[in-house]
Formats: sequence, C-alpha cells, structure tokens
Amino acid sequence: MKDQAWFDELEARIPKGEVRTRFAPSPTGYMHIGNMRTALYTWLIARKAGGKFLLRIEDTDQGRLVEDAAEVIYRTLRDAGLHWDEGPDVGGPVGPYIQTERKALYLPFAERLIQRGCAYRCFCEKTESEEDSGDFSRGEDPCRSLSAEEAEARARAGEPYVVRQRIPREGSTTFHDEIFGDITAPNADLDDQVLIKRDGLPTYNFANVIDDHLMGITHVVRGTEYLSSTPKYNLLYQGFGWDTPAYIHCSPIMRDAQHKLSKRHGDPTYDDLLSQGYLKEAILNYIALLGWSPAGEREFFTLPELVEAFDLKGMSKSPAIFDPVKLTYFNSEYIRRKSPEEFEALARPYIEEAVTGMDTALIASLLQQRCEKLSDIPGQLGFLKALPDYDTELFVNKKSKTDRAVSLEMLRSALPAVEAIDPWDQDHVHDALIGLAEKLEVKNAKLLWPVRIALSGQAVTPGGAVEICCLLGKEEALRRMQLGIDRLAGEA
RNA sequence: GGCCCGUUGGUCAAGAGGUUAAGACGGGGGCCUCUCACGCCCCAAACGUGGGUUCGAUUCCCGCACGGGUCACCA
Repeated sequence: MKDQAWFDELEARIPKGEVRTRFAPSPTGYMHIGNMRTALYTWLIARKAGGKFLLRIEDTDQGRLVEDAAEVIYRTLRDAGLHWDEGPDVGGPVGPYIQTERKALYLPFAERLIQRGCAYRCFCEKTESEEDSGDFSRGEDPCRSLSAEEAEARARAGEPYVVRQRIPREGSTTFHDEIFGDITAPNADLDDQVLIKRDGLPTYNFANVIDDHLMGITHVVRGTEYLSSTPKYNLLYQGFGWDTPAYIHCSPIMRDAQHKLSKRHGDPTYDDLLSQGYLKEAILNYIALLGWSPAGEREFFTLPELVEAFDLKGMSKSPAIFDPVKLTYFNSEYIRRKSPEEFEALARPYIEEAVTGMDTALIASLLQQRCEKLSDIPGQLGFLKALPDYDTELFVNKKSKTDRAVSLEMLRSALPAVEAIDPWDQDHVHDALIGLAEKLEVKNAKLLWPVRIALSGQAVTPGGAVEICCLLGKEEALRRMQLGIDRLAGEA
C-alpha cells in the first residue's frame, strides 16, 4: 500500500494549463490508415491549441509483441511530419511513456479504488458458461459483497484475485463527447470490468485511465469502439475524484458499408500506400477529409494549413468509406503541383527502372501531367527501351485522316527530314517535323500520327512524336521509322 | 439478444424549419490538341421509412428498417 506522498508526487508532475493529447498505439509492426488518421487528428488538436502532443506505446499485450514495432511507429510518424513533444524516445515530465515500464503504477491506484468502495477483489475462477452468461460482471459476482476484512485476509493469504470495478447498480452515467454530444448509459448495463488481471498487470481499460490522468491528457481522441465503455471510464475518474478529459470519438474508416478497413482483409496499410507510389502529403490530405470537412470548399491542405483550418465542428459522426480512386486523384494532383525539379527527383528512380541513358528531365516533364502514382512510371516507358510488336492497324486513324497508305507516304517523307536534323535536340526535332508538315501542306496530325506510331508502336504514349523522337536519338528513331516503312510497304 | 451510435447522389460531404439541396471524386458529353494526359465548358445523379409537431419538414420528436459498435483477466 503506497502512502499519500507517493500519489502526491505523481500528481505534482502533471503539467497544467495546456492542451495535451496523446497518440497511444499498440506496437503491431505497421500503421493502419485509421490509426494514422487518428494520430493526425490528435496531433492537429494539440497543434491548433498550441498544446503538447505525446506518444505512448501500449504494449501490455505480451502475446502480441512484435520485434521493432515501436521503431515502425516512430519512423512513420516522423516521416509524416507528426512530431511529438513527449514520448518514449524523447522523454518528458510524466514518463515513462511505454506502458510496460509503468506497470508498478497501477496496482496502488486500484487499491485506492478498493478503499473508496469503487472496486473490489474477486477471487472467483470463472467457468466458461459463467463467463458467457455475463452474470459475474453484471453485479452478480459473489465477491462483490465480500467484507473488506475477509477480502483483505484472503489476498494476504496469497489467494489469487483480480480487481473489478464496482459499478453502481442503480442510476445511469452520462458523458459528453465533442462530436456525439451527451451520451447516457444505464449503469445496470455496465460490467464490473476487470481492472487488474490475475497476473497483476492492468487491463487496457484501467491503464488508459490512469495513464491519461497521470500524463495530464486533456483531450482523449480515439475510435468509436470505445464509446460504449466510456461511461465506465468516467465512473473511474469520478471514483478518483479526477476531472474527466474532453472526449473525441472518431468514426471508423471503412472498406465498404459493413467492413472496417483492415490489414487482415487485405486492405493496404499506410506503408503499403507509400510503396504503391502514393505521396505522403496526398495520403494525409485525403484521410484528413475522411471524417472531417473544412469550413469552406477548399480540399487541398498542407499540414500547417490543416492546423490552421482544423475544427472539431467539421467532424463527422458516421463512418466513411475509403475510396482509393479519390486518393489517386489527390495523388495525381500533388504530383502535378510539384515543381519540375522536385518531380524529376521523385520520378528518377522509377524512370531508371525502365530506361537508362535518356534525358530524365524531358521524360519527367512528359510524365508529370500523366501519372497518378509514381509506380505507374516504368510501365509507361517500356516502349522507349524496346519497340513493342505492333499491328499496322495502329497507323489507321480517322481523326487525323491517316490510313496505311498515307502513313507510308508520310514516313517516307519524314525519314530524310529526321536524317537531316543537326544538332539533335528537342527544338531542332520539333522544327524539322513541324516544318515538314507545313511544306507538305498537311495538318500536323497527319504527319505526326504515323511518325509517333512508328516510333512507339503504341496508340497511347506519354508525349508526342517530337519528344519521343528526341528521346530515342537519331539512330534509333531512324531505325524504327524505317521498320515502319518496311512493314507498311510489305503489306501494300 | 441488451445497451449505445449512425443513415443527404456510386463515394467523400456542405447545408438549413421555407434553398434551383453546395462542392469534390467518379461517370457521361463537348472544346483544346501530333495520341493520351492536363486544362476549360456542360450534363446525369441524393435527403432510408411510417407517424406526428408545424402554415410549411429532408432539417425537430417518436416508431420502424437498415448499418455499425459494444457486452474479454485483447487493446
């Protein structure tokens, strides 16, 4: 039994007078999209208020421990720009910030609750049917009425026990949520939930309340799955005589109308999205808007702009379905908004996956308006490396009024014009081909369509005939054009 | 099943006791153009349902339906 000084010392460490929020993930080895969004909202609330954002690792479930999982959390949050003011790695006034390192803290608080009649020791070994019936936790537990002396004596004698919360049987408990408003639950429906397990470790439910209080958390942000246990938490706060925090329960992100997004069902994690070629700023921007809407019509926000715009008033009560199509839209938009230099730097590795030794700046400039995800890039460039096997049907295009015969004629005139280009750069290639079209008195399309087909072997290409010609180099361009001529002539 | 929560176009969503019920994505059409893309213009598309309250409800209240959450010595 700890003395009052021990409690006072802990209380004294709690910072007052500032907004303090925490993100408290379990170290599972990856970051869910939903967790990421919760982290984002939690961070935004702290930043908006000029308060503190803390990171706490909830690792009390030893069975689920994953190697280096905390590192994944640190790296992911840091990379996303969600920096924390206090946490396991940076310390802070109310540490430690890893739950297993706090385990000695919880039992004394549970004992204090027992003293106040808000909890009791339960020595029962439950059978499965009793467990299923729920009788134990609904106030039917015989240990609930054990005298304090008897319970004390049995505990001292070494009999194993759990500590359960004593929920009043009458009345109801109301709490306020910033999004949902007041929510009331009849006490009779609340369980005498376990606070301290047989092994002496706290349950999540208990550890959370203790930690949130001792860390001075003013705004508890979490998923709606905790909505129905919040009355019990409030009863705990009341039992201790502590102020309750503001609650912000966020509705889940769904895969479809009935399933939450989950890695188990094959939905991507945040890291998966990154490796699929999505930009972090696009992901963050998109998920911020899943469940929250800003006051105006704007939907593109940087992190600092989100801090500025964020307001709990825009939080939605209903679940939101994750739409990869709209995420892709955000991604392509973010790609387009990059400066040409930034984009080239991002795209270079993907470009080099497909081709080497070509003008990456030119390729990047062609790609920037045309790629939705960076991972699209290699596939768009395959034709540069090797001319695909194509059907001469591609030379037929009604809009530019070309058919095989016209194409053959155009290619035959283009060949010497390309041959004559010197020096070989984009401007000269352009002038040579456009000049030729003028000289022949044909529309650009009529000349350039067959040239592009011969050069690429594809109906759709990033960039037009001029750019592709330039990229391929004179020798390869001439070779491909000659090949086109041969094939068309062979069929004629 | 009990309790709690939710329900505006396919999706994200704004909105208010009286509106032509925003906007975005996606879809359709068009323009631009050497293909595609970008850009620009236009179009289709919604208040789950039954009762109230009210001069008037999609908006407020109740029921129902549907969906979700929770009812662990998991978090």
